[in-house]
Amino acid sequence: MKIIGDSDFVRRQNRSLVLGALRNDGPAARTSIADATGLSPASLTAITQDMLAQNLIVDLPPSPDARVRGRPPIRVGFNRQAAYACLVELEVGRVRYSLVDYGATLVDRIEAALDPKLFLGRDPVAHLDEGIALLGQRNPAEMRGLRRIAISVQGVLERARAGLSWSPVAGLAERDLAGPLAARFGVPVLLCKRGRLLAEGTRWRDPTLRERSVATIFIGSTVAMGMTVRGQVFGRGEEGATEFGHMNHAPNGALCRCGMHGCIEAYAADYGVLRSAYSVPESTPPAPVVPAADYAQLIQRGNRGERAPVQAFRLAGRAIGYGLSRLLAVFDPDCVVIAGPGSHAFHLMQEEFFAALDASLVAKVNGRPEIRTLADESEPIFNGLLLHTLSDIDQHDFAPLPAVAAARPA
Amino acid sequence: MKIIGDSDFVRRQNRSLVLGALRNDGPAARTSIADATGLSPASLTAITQDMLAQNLIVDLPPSPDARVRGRPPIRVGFNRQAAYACLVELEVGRVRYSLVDYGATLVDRIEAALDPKLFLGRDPVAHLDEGIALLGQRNPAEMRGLRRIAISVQGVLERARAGLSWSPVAGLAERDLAGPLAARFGVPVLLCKRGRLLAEGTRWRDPTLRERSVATIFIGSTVAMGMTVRGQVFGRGEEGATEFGHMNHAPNGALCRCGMHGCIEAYAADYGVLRSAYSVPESTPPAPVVPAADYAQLIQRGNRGERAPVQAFRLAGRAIGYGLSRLLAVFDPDCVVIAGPGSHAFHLMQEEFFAALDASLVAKVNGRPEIRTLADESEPIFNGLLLHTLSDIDQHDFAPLPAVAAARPA
DNA sequence: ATCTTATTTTTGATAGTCGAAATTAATCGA
DNA sequence: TCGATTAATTTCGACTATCAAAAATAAGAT
Repeated sequence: MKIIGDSDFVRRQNRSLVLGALRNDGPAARTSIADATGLSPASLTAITQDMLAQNLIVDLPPSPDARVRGRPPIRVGFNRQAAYACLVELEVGRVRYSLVDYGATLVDRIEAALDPKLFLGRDPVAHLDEGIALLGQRNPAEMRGLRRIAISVQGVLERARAGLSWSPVAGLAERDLAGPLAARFGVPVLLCKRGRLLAEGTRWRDPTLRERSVATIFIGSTVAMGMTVRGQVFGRGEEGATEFGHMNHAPNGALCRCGMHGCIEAYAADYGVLRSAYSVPESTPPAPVVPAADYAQLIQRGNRGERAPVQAFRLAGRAIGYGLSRLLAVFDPDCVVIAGPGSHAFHLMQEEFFAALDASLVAKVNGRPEIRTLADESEPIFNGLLLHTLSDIDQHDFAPLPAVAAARPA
Repeated sequence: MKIIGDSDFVRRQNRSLVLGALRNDGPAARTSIADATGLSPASLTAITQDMLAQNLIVDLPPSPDARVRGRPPIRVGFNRQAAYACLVELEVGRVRYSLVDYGATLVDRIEAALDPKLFLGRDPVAHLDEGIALLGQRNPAEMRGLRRIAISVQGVLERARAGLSWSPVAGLAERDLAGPLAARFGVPVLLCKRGRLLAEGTRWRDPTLRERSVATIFIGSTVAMGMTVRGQVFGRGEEGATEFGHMNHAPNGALCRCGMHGCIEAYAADYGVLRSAYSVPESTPPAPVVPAADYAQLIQRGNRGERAPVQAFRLAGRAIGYGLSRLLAVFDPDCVVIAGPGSHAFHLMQEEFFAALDASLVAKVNGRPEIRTLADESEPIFNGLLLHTLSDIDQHDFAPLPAVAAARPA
C-alpha cells in the first residue's frame, strides 16, 4: 500500500510532530514547539489554530513564574476532555481497570483480584465487559468521550490481534476478546503484549533512550522483551512475535508454563529460579503464582551466599545470556535494559550472563552492548499502555483530521 | 531527527514512488505509473517532466506491438547514462567487479580468483582500488558518471559500516575499506552484507514476496539470513547485525570458522556437514573452502541413504531448525525462504528441522510459518547488490533533487 | 510614557497536489 | 479519404500546505 504525498500527507506528518512534541515534553509555548519540531512559527499558529478549533488542545493560563522581558508565552496543552481511554491490565492474579483522559491523567480506577481459575468457568469477555461498564457507570460523562479500550495481556497474540493463541491466564486463549468489546462499547480495542509495553514504558520514562535502538528484557513472573528501533517500537505489525521468554534455551530442557520444554522463562522467571533453588525436578509443572516475598527472600539468600539460590540465579543468568546472545545475532541494539523484579538479582546472574554473551561472535567483535538495570517500580506497564494508547489516538484519530474551515477568519 | 512535512517532503515521496514503480515493473506509460502509484495523471506529467529535464529518464520509442485504439502510450524508462555503479563481490575464493548503468544493465565485468591468503601480505584497499581502476580504464566515459561503489562482503560489519570487525576472508577485517575508496573515486562506498543482499535479491526475483515479511536463510559455504519487514529490508541502520549463521546453537559446541564454538554455521554450512559426515572431530578447524562438487556429492550420497551423510544433514537441519525457532521468538515472518546450495539438501534436513521448529511455542500455537525452498542459481547476490545500489541512488541522489525551473514552459 | 524584548499572528509568495477540460495521436468504419 | 471513437497526455484553475518577513501584541525596563 503506497502512501502518496499530498497536502494531507504533509498535514498528517506535521500534526503528528506537534502532538508528539506535546506528548514528550508536556505543555509548551508555540515557539518551543516550533523549535522542537523544526516547523516555522507561522505553521505552529496555523496548526494550533486548527487543533484549538477541534478542542484537541487548550491555551493554558500564563504561569506566574519569574518572567523576563517580552510578550509572555502562551503555553498549549492537551485538552483533557478531548478523549478518554480505558486501560485494562490483565495479569495472572489481578485485573485493573483505569480510565484516563487525553492529558494522561488518571480519572478513575478499579482494581480486583482475579481467581486464576475464574475463566475456566466464566466467559472472560463478560468479565471484562462488566469491569469496563462499572467504570462507565461511575464516570458517565467521560465514558461518552471514550476512544479506545486497551488491554495488556500476557501470551501469544494471534495474527489478527483479536485474541490470544496462548496465555498463562487459564481460559483466556482461543477466544475473540477484541471483537465483542469493540462492538459493545463502539470503540477500537487494542490488545497489547505486556512485554512490549514494558519497552514502550521504559522508553517513555528515560529520555536518554528515546531515538535509540533498545532491547528491554523484563525478568519477573515471566521473561519478556520489547525492542525499539531508532525510537520506533518494533513489531507494530503482525510480524512482531517477541516471545523472548519462550525462546528455546536448551532443547528438551526444563518444563515451562507454556507446556514446552527448555524455554528461557523456565530457567529465569521467578518460578524457574525457585524450582532450581529447591532442587525440584525440571519436569515438575510450575507453580501458577510465586509470591513476591518468596522471590525477594530468595534474592536475600543469594546475597548471603547460600549455595542453592546462588546456583539457581547462575542458571537463570546463563539462560538470559544465551537468549540475548541469540538475539544479538539478529538485532544489535545500542542498549539493553534489564527491568522487573529480576533486575534486583542481576548481580547474582551477571557472571554467567556475561560468560554466555561473550561466547557469541557479535559480542566478541563488536563488544558487549551497553547493559543497564532499571529497578523501575513505578508502573512501567501502566505507563506503557497509557503512552501507547494515547499515541494511537494521536496518530489515528487526530493527526489526519481535515482542516476546519471555520478555524481561520477571513 | 524529525522530518518535517513541506513541499520537498511531498516531492521526495512522490518521486520515490515513481522511481520505485519503474524499478519494480520496468519501463511504463505515464498512465500505468499513475495507476501503480495512485498519483494523478496530471502529477505524473509534472514529475516525469522534471525527471526528463534532469535526464533521469527518457521517453522510449513506441513499441510496434499489436495495438488497439486510442493514443498510443509513451513509455518512459530509466536513462541508462544517468548514473553508473561499480559492484564488487568479494568472496572467499573470488572477486568480481561489475560496472552497471542506471537501467540495471551490465556494462563490463572483471572476474578474478582470489588467493585466500593474499590480504595477509597485501593491503585489500589497494587491491580493490586496482580492480576498480582497471574497470575505469576500460570504460572511461561511464566511469565519469560513477555514483556508487558497492561491495558485497562476508563478516561482521563494524558499527560505522566503514569496515569489518570480522571476516572469513583473512586479512580483510579491522581496516577502513570504505573511507579510502570513497576518497579515491569521489563517490559514496556502500559495504553490504552478503546475507542481507540475498534477501533483497530474493525479494527482487519473486514478486509474490514483495510487501510481505520474509526471512531468507542462505545455506552454503556460510549460513546467512536477511529479513524484510512488510517489503522493507530490516536493518538498514546500525542495529541490524543479522549474524544468523553465528547465532549460538549449542553452548561449547562445534568449532566455527569464526573461532567461536557452537554456531549454527559450524553444523549447517558445507564445511560443517562435511566434517560431521566424515566423523572429523568437532574441534577440528574447518577447511577454508569446500569445492562445490564435494558438497554435491555428499548430497548424492545422502540421497542414496548412506548413513554418515544422512546423519550429518540431520544435524544441520536440527541446527537450522533451532535457529529459526529462536528467530521466531523475536520476529514472526509470513514466509521463510531457504536458499543457496543447501536448499538442494533440504529434504535431508527437513525432518529434524521441523522437529526443532515444533519444539517452539510460537510455531506450536501459530502454526509453522510457510517454508519455501528456492534453488535460485541466478546470481541472487549480484542482483541484490544491483537493486540495493540503484535504489540507494534513486532515494538519495535523485528523489530529493530540486525542481528544474526551466522544465515547465510558460 | 516610551523603549526594549520575546511571542504570536498576519501577509504574500511558492510549490506541490488534484479534478476537469482540452489536446493529441492513433484505429475503426463508411 | 474523412469523420467518429478511443485512450494517453497535457493544460488549466482551484486548493492547501508550507515558509519568510513584516506587523501586531503584551509584557518588563527605563
